[in-house]
Amino acid sequence: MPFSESRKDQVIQAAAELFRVRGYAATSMRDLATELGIEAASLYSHIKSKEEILITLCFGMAEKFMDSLDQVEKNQSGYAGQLRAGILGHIAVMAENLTASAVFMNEHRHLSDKYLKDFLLLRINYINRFKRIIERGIRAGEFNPVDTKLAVMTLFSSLNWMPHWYDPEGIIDPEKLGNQLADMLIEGLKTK
Amino acid sequence: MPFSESRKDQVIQAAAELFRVRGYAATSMRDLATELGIEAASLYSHIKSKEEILITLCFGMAEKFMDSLDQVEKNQSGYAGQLRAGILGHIAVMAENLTASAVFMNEHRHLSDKYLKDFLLLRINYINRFKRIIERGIRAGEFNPVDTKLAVMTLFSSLNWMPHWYDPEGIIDPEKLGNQLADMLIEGLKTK
DNA sequence: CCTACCGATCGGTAGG
DNA sequence: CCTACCGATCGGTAGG
Repeated sequence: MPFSESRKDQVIQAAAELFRVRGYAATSMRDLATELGIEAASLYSHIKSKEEILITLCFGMAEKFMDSLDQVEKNQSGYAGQLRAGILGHIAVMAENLTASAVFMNEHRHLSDKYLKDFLLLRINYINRFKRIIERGIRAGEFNPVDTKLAVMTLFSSLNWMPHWYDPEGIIDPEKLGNQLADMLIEGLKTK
Repeated sequence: MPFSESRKDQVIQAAAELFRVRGYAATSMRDLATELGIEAASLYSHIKSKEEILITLCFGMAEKFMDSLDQVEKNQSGYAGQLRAGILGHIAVMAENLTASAVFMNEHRHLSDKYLKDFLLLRINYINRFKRIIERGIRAGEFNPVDTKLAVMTLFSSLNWMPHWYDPEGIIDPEKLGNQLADMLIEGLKTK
């Protein structure tokens, strides 16, 4: 049945917005219900638990980020080119899912141990794929021999903080932003 | 009386650690009491409320960051030099107060409206002082004409994410880290 | 999607 | 710093 899950999606979207603004722990199921104009108990005909919403949001975003990087590694050659495309892809995914991205980054720690372990594994894998691009770029003489851990952490710090200040109503579009950010970060790496 | 506040400081330090790991909302006064080996009700002979702890931590760190930047603006000349010294100062304050810094950055949104407003004002002032250094550097021809908002946001993204990954037991010391970070960020700004 | 409700836990107070 | 306790709120269930 088409659109049969749309009410569940609405619940998850409204929850994402509240989780982003107030945080997961400070958002009650009654807050969420009020937002949707129903009673708290009624939420449970759409979702199994509060945590199920968080799981859906965190792992859903993880998948989008992974898919983006898959495309980059398949299509892009040259390490500076791969790094730039990776940055653009990451920003594009975030810009299309600003609210869910903020939850992905700031609220994943509220996952129970079982899910948190898997989540952190996915995240470290993703980061390591970027780190490897930089390492290979250094070995190929395309980048300066910087501290790769520091470089990749600086990269993700810049990327991940974006939901805190990026204004979707603003003039700057995600691709232009991505290129400017890539310029700033890659120019510091490139050999002259 | 010297050290007369040390028990209160212990309470605040233990709270900072819990707030950092679990978040403010997910940390109960009973968690905090257990950590200190006392009953929850006993906490209230040292502090007035849970929020008082958060206020102390957030505004205490704000003051340290401001003091650091005051020193920089007084002693340092040249915009690249001011920017580098500002970055080093910010990192030094963070490295000396890693736990409180994490709370400062991630938990301030749980302040009640009254305090949150003041806090956000302090923060925007601090950021704008860095932005002005970059703007002046551009006008003086010392930096490339980048988007200053983007530049300053990238800068603070990198700085503020540090408590998430910086390992105080690791080999890399704060000053070396600060200089590397400053290199990466300032080289992308400087005119060649 | 609602009414009615549960046991658990929350921040905090009274009084010592 | 403790015992004893408060009213409010939490995530979630039963049954319709």
